[in-house]
Amino acid sequence: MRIVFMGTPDFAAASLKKLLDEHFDVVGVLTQPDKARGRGMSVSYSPVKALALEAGLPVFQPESMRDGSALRILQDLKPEILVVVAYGRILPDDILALPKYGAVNVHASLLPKYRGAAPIQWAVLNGDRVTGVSIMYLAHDMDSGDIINSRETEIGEKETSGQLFDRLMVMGAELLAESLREIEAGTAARIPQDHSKASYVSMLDKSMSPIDWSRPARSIMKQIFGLQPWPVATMELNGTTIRVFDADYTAHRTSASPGTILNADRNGIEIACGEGETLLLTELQAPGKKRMSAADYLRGHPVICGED
RNA sequence: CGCGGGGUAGAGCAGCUGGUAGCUCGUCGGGCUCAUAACCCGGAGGUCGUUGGUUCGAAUCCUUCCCCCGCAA
Repeated sequence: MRIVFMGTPDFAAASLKKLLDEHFDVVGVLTQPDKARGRGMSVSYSPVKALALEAGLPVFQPESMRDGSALRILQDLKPEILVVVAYGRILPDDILALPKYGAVNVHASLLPKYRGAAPIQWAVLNGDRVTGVSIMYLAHDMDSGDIINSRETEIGEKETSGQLFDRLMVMGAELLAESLREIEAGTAARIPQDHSKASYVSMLDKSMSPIDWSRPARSIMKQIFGLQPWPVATMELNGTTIRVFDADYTAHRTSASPGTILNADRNGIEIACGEGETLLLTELQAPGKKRMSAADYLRGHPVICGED
């Protein structure tokens, strides 16, 4: 089965790696064009491209999906199936219709829940205790295609989006390989989604960073862990914006107004939250500095209790 | 040459209108205490990221490079 792989970031590279390791017949790779990125704006290319080059696969980086160039590339590659993982572009119907077996996609949620751009982060942010990955066919509408396979996993109480991302990346790659084998064997399921239960999530942005201390402790915890590795929860302290990386629940109750600093010692910084709960912040990052324990931070930055 | 912040004792910071460096924690020794992450006394520990320069003299001014962090992508 001739496979053309389309993907860009690490999440996609994990799937491509799996297909190569399992000796699937990957005949070509499409990935986003190289861009200047990172400090210094040096030009670098995507993890998928790096892996494809290493494997000696032909790599294509069409600028547009709709000017016909991508379609021509695919016509030449003659794929029997398209595997699309976090490619970064919406594929037009003429491309989806090209391969005999259509196009399959790895999506990091239990569809139809969390269609869209940041399903992993939103599962954490919303405090879900279970999420998963789904392998589905691509359809005209985003993330609406028939499901081939899905697999669940529990979300740790203090698991960050980044950690969950790494786990789902592996799970997704494995389930993808299984699904492709089933497609080849003609045994693959094709279960339509219950569109009435669909939900959509947007990309994250920095406006979600500031912590609202009037919210319940667990809600804030989920914000702290769900917003890692980006954009990271923040708070104002000593007149600067501090990023918060780790915190713990406490058994304490308080009548202090939310945001009040109740204590600051080698254990961390305890702050009043909503509903009388408190949280102990244990790892922070000051502007221009690297992340450090709250205890380290306090050595050079006196924090006055009672302030908010 | 994308923009900005930072590199000073083991850790976190101050000093930076030039005159060989200080704070807190830790550490070592001693004391106090039923006891302590408490307290008291004493000590060790820094070629102030690197290169060159200005100067009688630089952590403090200018220059080269390296590394770290954030923004933007």
